[in-house]
Amino acid sequence: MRLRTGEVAKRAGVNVETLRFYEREGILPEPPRRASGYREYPPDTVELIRFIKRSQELGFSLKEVKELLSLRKVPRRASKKATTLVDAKLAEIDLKLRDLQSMREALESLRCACASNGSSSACPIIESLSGCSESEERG
Amino acid sequence: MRLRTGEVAKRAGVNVETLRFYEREGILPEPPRRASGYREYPPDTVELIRFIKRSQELGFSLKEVKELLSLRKVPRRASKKATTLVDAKLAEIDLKLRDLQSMREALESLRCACASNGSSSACPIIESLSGCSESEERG
DNA sequence: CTTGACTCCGTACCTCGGTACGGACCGTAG
DNA sequence: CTACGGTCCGTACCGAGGTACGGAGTCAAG
Repeated sequence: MRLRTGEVAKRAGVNVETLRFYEREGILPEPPRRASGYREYPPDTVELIRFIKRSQELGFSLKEVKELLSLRKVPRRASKKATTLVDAKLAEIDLKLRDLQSMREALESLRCACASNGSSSACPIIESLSGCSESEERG
Repeated sequence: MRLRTGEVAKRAGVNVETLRFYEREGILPEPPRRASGYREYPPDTVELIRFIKRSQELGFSLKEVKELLSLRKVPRRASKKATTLVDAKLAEIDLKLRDLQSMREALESLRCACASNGSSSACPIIESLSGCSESEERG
């Protein structure tokens, strides 16, 4: 049961043009076509697109998403290169996790401050993410 | 000890023009000026900018960063509105944390697969983020 | 066998988040 | 006082990530 562009787009919550755009960019693989030229997507394309969208919300660029996706198809009993790339992505994710966690705590403590604090002035939010550890040089 | 644009930019690792851009956009407050017109930033501006940059890496837009920053100055014994906004941001962050965590696990399991698995075909990475829970309608 | 919705493709356009440019002014070391 | 680098401002431009347009072909229902 294969899907046409409109159906995929609707299910994944994106614009039809976005599918074409991703295809051009090499993020979505080119799907098979009917004789008429119509694309016929396998249904799991929907999950794929959702993955891409979520990854973007987590601060990954399309280029990075491509890298993440490339990890799917590493030859089992894979090269050291693949494992190294996985490790790099894991490190990136861990950094994000730490930053988010610390932002979360700051926000939480702010919530308490609202209820109980009368006159403090330090700002936990900014302190939460102002450190220098890694993450420099990644624009 | 106040800093000039170049110094702030260097310490925060951004372009001088970016400071002006943030000021125009209302993300950085307008700093005091000398008689000559030169800006004189308080030193903690550097932390502020680092906060902005990190937040962006976590997938927040400048508009969202502005909201986060607005939370700093909620009147202590704050309005319910402020607390509600904090709660909304906390929910957003929690969603990101869950997604990241699940991406992390997928990647981790992939790493193991590299070493031990010979012929599987399911893809944990995409599965990790393809659910529909919330996060729809946030583009 | 027409009608209306869907799809094709190429190209143009849009927003966001900056970056660069250029001409004038400031500040300080020599 | 003169250099030379930093800063001012307005405006123009740029790359990423889409989004829209328009003309032609497709397909299913009536």
